[in-house]
Amino acid sequence: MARENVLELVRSRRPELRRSERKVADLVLADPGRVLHATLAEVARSARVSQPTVVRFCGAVGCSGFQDFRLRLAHSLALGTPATHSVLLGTDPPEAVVEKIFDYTITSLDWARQRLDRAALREAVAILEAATAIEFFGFGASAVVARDAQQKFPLFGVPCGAESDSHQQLMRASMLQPGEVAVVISNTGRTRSILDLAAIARASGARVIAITGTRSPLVRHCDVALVVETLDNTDIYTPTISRIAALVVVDILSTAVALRRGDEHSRRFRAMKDRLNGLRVSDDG
Amino acid sequence: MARENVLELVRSRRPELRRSERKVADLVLADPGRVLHATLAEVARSARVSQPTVVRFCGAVGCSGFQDFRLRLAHSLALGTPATHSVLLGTDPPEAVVEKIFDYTITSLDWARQRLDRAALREAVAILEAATAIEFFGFGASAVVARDAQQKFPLFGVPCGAESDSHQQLMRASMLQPGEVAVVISNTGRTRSILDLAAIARASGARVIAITGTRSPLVRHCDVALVVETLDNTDIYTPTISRIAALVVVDILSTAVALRRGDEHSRRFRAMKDRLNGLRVSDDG
DNA sequence: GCAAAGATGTAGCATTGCTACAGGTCGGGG
DNA sequence: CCCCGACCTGTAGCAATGCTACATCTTTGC
Repeated sequence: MARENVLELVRSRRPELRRSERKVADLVLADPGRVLHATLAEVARSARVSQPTVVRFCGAVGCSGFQDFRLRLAHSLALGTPATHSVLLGTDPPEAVVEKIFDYTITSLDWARQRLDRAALREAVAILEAATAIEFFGFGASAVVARDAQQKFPLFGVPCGAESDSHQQLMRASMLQPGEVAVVISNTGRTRSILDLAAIARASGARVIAITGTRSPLVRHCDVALVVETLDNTDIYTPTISRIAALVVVDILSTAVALRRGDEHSRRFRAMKDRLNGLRVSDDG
Repeated sequence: MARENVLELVRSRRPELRRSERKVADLVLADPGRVLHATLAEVARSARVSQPTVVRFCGAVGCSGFQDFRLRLAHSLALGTPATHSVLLGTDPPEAVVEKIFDYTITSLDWARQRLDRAALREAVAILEAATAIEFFGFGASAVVARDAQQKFPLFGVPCGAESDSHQQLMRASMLQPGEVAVVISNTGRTRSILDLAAIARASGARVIAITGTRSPLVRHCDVALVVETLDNTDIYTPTISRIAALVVVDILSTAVALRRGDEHSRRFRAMKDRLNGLRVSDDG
């Protein structure tokens, strides 16, 4: 994997490194920014090892040399430093929380980007494009995503629904017809009710698309599964990145569908946006 | 600005560059990835200029040398290439939409991160920490953010509300009391109803926090304004990044507040998560 | 305790990025 | 029209960097 986050790689490979290489790994993990702007000689000196050891370390984490390693490190650092913020401390001031959560969110989005199945997405777009109506299902945080997706009906171009009441959901799923599409959103993909809804929707003749975080039981009840992987995290306080990644996937789906709807659709869309602007004050209020 | 996106910089500085330096700029903009993995000599050859010209180009865009330029380029590329995706084309296949929207989202988040006012955030956290109840207000896409924030009440640790009906909103705003907090979410900050709600909430004695995209009329009705700037964009089909940035800010607020609530709160939170797991199937279903 | 395998450091080399300087180009004034 | 100065641009050379072959030291298994 060429695009793998090299900082994560260093962390995971650390145990299987040789002793002196581990010194380099520790230095990198402790202060990646310093390593980034240092030369090979400086890194070797700081880690109290020889230069070739540093080079070997680079090779051990899948880089072709020190230069390559530095480039990848710059890449990873730009996306944030997941290694350092995975643990949010009670003593962290709000400023630290800002950095850590932004870092974490951006890194996770990059992670999801790399793992998103393009073929599945292409299929999902085709199904949505042919849909006569779309219903979004989700509970908890995923309900928010479903609501957001429903609000994008101007882009999808067909009636969209997102019931939040579980009885209404059951009714909607049961009444779906061939030609209509159910989009089932669940990060875990193991919530009982959501599995039921997917099965019912499918039995009703609708196509079913899943947006989920893992290759879970849910995918078995679906025509297409969009697996949106995010960074594993055990820290209870770390916000659920999954919903943000799911929102981005919804953005992608709606935009891709809209792009294929052509000029007439685009014209109406523009008119809608203009009317929406009428709800706003021009200057002060 | 040391952390400014160097690709954007190259694009904006291009006109004031000398002729041969412009050749380098064009090469960088045309294929940044290639430049990233090339040596100084290769870049010079590809751009049909001499090596010192490339070095001078690097200086002209604010880098201390070729090495530094390459590192910054890696940084920018990691965040995506905003220059190329700003225009989504009707002919784009879904794969291209994926890349462009991920790029755009990540770049925008980085943008927001750099501009977020840490002092204001610190103030907002202090206000929320002292709150006896929190009500979130928002319309349209911001309503989704409000709903999401409300769902984070276990983190905030006090009763949270997010009415979606505008009459109910008006009632809630009117009935707020000193000690309670209203969080008003509006990307434009110009929606009439939201301005009214902010004014009413304040008149009722509540503290008012705004989450908005620009320094707008809304900030005048608030105690603290969290301005979450995102990349300007005129393309009607480009998804509204603002709500994602707002969600991240909500994550930050809720996490920062939760971190200050201490062990007892943390224990109850954990118990809640465990019960939630009971709603899930263990293996297949 | 010895030998083999492995890990780490030393020394030297090719390449890289950088800079002082020279040649060339363009524009304005005599 | 020609000359002079300012300003680009390229050539040549240098210091330093990253890399590799080899030697030394450490560890491990018998």
